[in-house]
Order: sequence, then structure tokens, then C-alpha cells
Amino acid sequence: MDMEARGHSEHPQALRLWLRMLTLTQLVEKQVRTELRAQFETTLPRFDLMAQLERNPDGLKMNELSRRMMVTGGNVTGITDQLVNEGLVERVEVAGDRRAYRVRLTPRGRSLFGDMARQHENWIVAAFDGLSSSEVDALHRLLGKVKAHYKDTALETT
Amino acid sequence: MDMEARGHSEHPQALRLWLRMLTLTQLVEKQVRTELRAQFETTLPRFDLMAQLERNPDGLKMNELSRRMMVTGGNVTGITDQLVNEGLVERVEVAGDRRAYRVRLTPRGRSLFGDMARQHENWIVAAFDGLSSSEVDALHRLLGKVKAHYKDTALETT
DNA sequence: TATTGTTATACTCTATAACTATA
DNA sequence: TATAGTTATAGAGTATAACAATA
Repeated sequence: MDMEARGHSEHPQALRLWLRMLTLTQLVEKQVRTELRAQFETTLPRFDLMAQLERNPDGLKMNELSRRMMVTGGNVTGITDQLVNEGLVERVEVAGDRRAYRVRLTPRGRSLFGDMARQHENWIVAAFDGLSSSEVDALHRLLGKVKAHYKDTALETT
Repeated sequence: MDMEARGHSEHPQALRLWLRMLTLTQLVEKQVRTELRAQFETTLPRFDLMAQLERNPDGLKMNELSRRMMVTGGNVTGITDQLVNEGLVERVEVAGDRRAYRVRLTPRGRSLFGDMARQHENWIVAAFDGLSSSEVDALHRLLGKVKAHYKDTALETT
């Protein structure tokens, strides 16, 4: 009877963890969206796309952006179009493949993203202010473990 | 110079944690949405509303649902309408206040939600399968600490 | 034939604000 | 006047699928 009790009690444990993680993420995400709109008139996907480009100064192809942002290609086209219209990113031809583009930040885009990233960092630091440095590390490590294992199993479907 | 070095190095730590947490949450959430649609032809907000009602067998008022689901009132009306049309929830009059309703699961809704919740639990348990029981606890505790502190500070704006 | 990227479309979720009915 | 809930609207954000150009 120990086993039965254990079998039933272990599941809600993971479930409670998930609900807490989901709620917290939504809370922080909602605040980030609100602040991005209020202070910079932009959205999280747009910020995310620019963040990807900031990490890759040579630019990224559309399909690379699509994979990293975890959305389908059509959406990346739409977001990129907006940012191109505002002069924040540009499409550069790829030598040797006339189908593909490489999207990268313009100087103005890089500068604006710098401002946004500084603010964004402040919001995030404030959100995790309740944890000590070693607790942040512990959390980071535990989530990394989940992610590594999850990748292995969940992506079998692909 | 120790202080300056510390000041600069602490921020990316929280930032890396946030990015990892956001990515992981999106990964799990996306899978849950896909499975809910494939197996039950439903969505996460609908599942969420039913989950709230399952925890409150006497039902919840619209504004209580709105607060718990962290969305504004109009949206709750729309989702509730859908579920009423499918016979999964019902609006019950509140004695003493003819403005208010109490929304609760119908027997059919409760039964269907049971099926969904069992599957949902399996997906979540699988997602966190890489962690031991004590690691799940540790993660749960750390996130609770973030949430508690975050609530105190972030909601000052309200 | 396969791949890169775009276009067209439709649907869900969301916030905002004006509104009705009741307190 | 304030509160409970609805309605109307507009805008993100997303996936799907058909398409054009190139490989």
C-alpha cells in the first residue's frame, strides 16, 4: 500500500511545480510586455527577434530566426517587415544562394536595442531579487536539467 | 573594483535564468496546447477555466474567475459562453445579488475535465521526469520564494 | 524534387471602453 | 455612485497552406 500511496502522491508534486512555474512566468512576461509597450512602443516578439540578432552580429537567415524564436516562418516575415520599415533591421543578400537573406541589426537598431536591453535587464533583476546569488544558480541549474531531459524525450515526436 | 565587477556580473546571472525559464515554459506550454487541441479539441484558457471550477465545486463568480485566470472580464464571458454552449459549465444565480452569477461545472463538464486532467498530468510528469523528487521540491520552493517576493514588489504599481 | 522565403487566411486570446442592470 | 457582467472592437500572435523563386 506504500507503493500505491506513493504512485498517487508523486504526480501532483510535478503538477504543482508546473502551475507555479507557469503562473510566475506569466506574471513576469506580462510585466515585460507592458513595460516594452509603455517605454518603447514595441512587443515581446519584436524584442526577441532583435535579441537574437544582437547575439549574432553577422545576422541570421529567416529559417534560423524561425527555429530560435520557435514560431513558423510566415510570422518571422511579418515581424521582420515591421522592423525593416522602421529602419531597425535590414535584409542582406547571401552570396551563393539567391533564395536566402541574412537579417541583421542596423546601427540604429543596435543602439535602440541597447537601451531596451538595459531596461529589460533591470526588470528581470528586480523580478528575481528575492533570491540570493547561489539560489539563482541553483534554479538555473535545475531548470537546465529539466530542459536537457525534456529535449531528449519530447522531441522524439519530431 | 570588486564591487564594480560584482555589479556587472550579477545581472546577466538573473537574465540567463529568466531566458532559460521562459524558453522551458514556452516549450512545455506549446506541447500542452498541441495535445489539448489534438486529443480534446480545446484550448489552454478553456482548460484553465475548467480547472479553476474543479477546485471550487460550488462555482466561482465571473470576477473571481477573471482574477484567478489573470485576464480581464470580457474574456471570461467569451470563454464561459463557449463552455456553456457545449454543456460543460453552467451559470447559476446567486441568491441576494441579481447582478452576479456563479459558474460551475456540469456533471458532463466534470467528467470530461477528469479525462483531460489525467492526460495533462501525464504530460507534465513526463516534462519533469529528469528531476528527482527532492529536486522537484527544491525547484518548487525556489520558485515560491521568487513569487512571494515578486508579488510584494511588482504589485506596488497597482 | 527540395528548400527558402512570402503571401493569404483564419482563429484564439487579449485589453480597452462603452454599456446594462442591479446594489 | 459603485459594482457585476456583457458587448463591441481592435490588435497581437499564431499556425496552416498555397505560392514563387532558386537550388
